[in-house]
Amino acid sequence: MPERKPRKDATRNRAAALAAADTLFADSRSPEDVTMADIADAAGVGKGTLFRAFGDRTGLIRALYGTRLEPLAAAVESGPPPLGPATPPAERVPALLDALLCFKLDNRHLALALEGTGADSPYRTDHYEQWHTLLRDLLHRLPDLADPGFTAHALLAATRADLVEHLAGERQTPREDLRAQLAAFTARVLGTPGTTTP
Amino acid sequence: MPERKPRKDATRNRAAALAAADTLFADSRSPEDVTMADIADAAGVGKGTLFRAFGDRTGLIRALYGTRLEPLAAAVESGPPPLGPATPPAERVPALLDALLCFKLDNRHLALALEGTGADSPYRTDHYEQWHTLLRDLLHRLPDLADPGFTAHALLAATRADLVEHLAGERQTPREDLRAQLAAFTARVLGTPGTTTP
DNA sequence: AAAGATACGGACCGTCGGTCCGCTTTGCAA
DNA sequence: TTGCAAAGCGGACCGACGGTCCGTATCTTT
Repeated sequence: MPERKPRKDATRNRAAALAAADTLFADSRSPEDVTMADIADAAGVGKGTLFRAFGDRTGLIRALYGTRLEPLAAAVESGPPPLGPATPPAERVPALLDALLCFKLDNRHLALALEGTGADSPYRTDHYEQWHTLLRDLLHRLPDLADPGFTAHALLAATRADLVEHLAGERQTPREDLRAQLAAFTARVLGTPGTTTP
Repeated sequence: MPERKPRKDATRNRAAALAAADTLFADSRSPEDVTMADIADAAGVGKGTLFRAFGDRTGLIRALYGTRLEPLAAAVESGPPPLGPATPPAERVPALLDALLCFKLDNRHLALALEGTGADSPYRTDHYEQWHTLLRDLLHRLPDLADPGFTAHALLAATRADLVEHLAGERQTPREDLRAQLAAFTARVLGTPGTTTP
C-alpha cells in the first residue's frame, strides 16, 4: 500500500550526505564541530535536503551509524562462530563485546557523535536495545547469573564511546591492550577463570 | 600573595545562583532545557554575573555538583566504615559504589547535567579522576585482579548517570532493586561469591 | 508532451551560550 | 565621614547553530 519508492535524485543525495558526513566526522576533532551546514556543503546539497531526508541531526547520525554497523550486525545475526548464533553463550558473549569494542575503536568519532547527542539518551536507540536484548538472553542461559538484564547493561557500559575515546584517544592505550583488558573483565564477570589473552 | 578574597555581594550572588540552579535542575525534565538565562532570572541576577562567577555553563554545573557531593566526599576521605579509609578493600569497594549509586539516584538531574555537557568528556572532570584513582588503588590491593585501572573504569561505568536515569526514571526500577543489582554485579567482579542482599 | 507529485536549496527564524561596557557597589584610607 | 579606585553588576548585544518555509526545478507517469 503506501511505501512508494523515493525519487532517484533523493536517493543520490541521501547517499552523498551520508558519505560527506562520514568523512567529516572522521576528520573532525569533536563531533560537535561538524555542523549540518558543513555536511550539506560537503555533500553539494542544500540544508533543507538534509533535514528532509533524515528529520534532524540525530536522525542523520543514527542512519550513518546504522550503515556502518550493518556488516557487524549481519555477522552477528547469521554469521559463522564465534559471532554467529551457533556459538554457545560462554564463548559468544566475549566475542560480541570484543567485536563491539573494535567497532567503536574503528569508528570513534561516529560512536561519540551518536552517544553524545545531548538530550537523547543513548539507551533509547534501537541499536542499543538490540544489543542489550541479545546479550541479556545469552547471559540468561549462563549459570549463576543473578540479573542478566543489569549485567548486560553493565557490560555494554564498559564499551561506551566516551570511555573508549578517553582510553584509546586521550590516554593512548594501544588497541590490543584495551581488547585484553575488556576480555579479562568480561571473563571475570562471566566467571570464566582460565581465559587469558590469545 | 595574590588570592584576594571576593567581595561580599559576589559571594552572595554566587550562592544565589547555585541555589537557583539546583532547584531549576531538580524541577526540569531534562537538564538541557534549563538555560543560563533561566538560572540568572531565578537567582535575581544578571547573566553576566553568572559567567563572571563560573566561567561557563560547565563550570556552573561542576561547582554545583561539587557542592552536593561534598558530604559524601568527606565521608569517604575521613569517615567511619564502611565508607572511610579504615575499611578493607573487599568491603569498601562495594560500599563506595553503592554510595555513588545512591547519590546519583538522589541527584539524577544534576548528574545527568554534568555527564551530558556535550563535548566535555565526563572523564576529564577531577571528580571522576578522584573516584577512579581511589577505586583503582583499592582494587590493586585485591588478589587476582588483572587490570585495576580498567576494572575501576568499568565498575564506575555501571553507575553512569544516563544508565541510572534509564533504569530508575524511565523503566521505573525501584531503588532497592537497582542497589541489589549493582551489589551483585560488583560482588561478581570482585570474586566475592557469598554475598547476597541484606 | 503535459501535468502532477516530489524534492531542491538557501534565505530566514528563534534560541542559546557567551561577551562587552557603561554604571553601581564595596571596601579601603585619609 | 568622605573620597576614590577597583571589583562587580546586568542586560543589550553578538555569532552560531538547528530547524523551517516556500518559490522553483526535477522527476515520473500517462
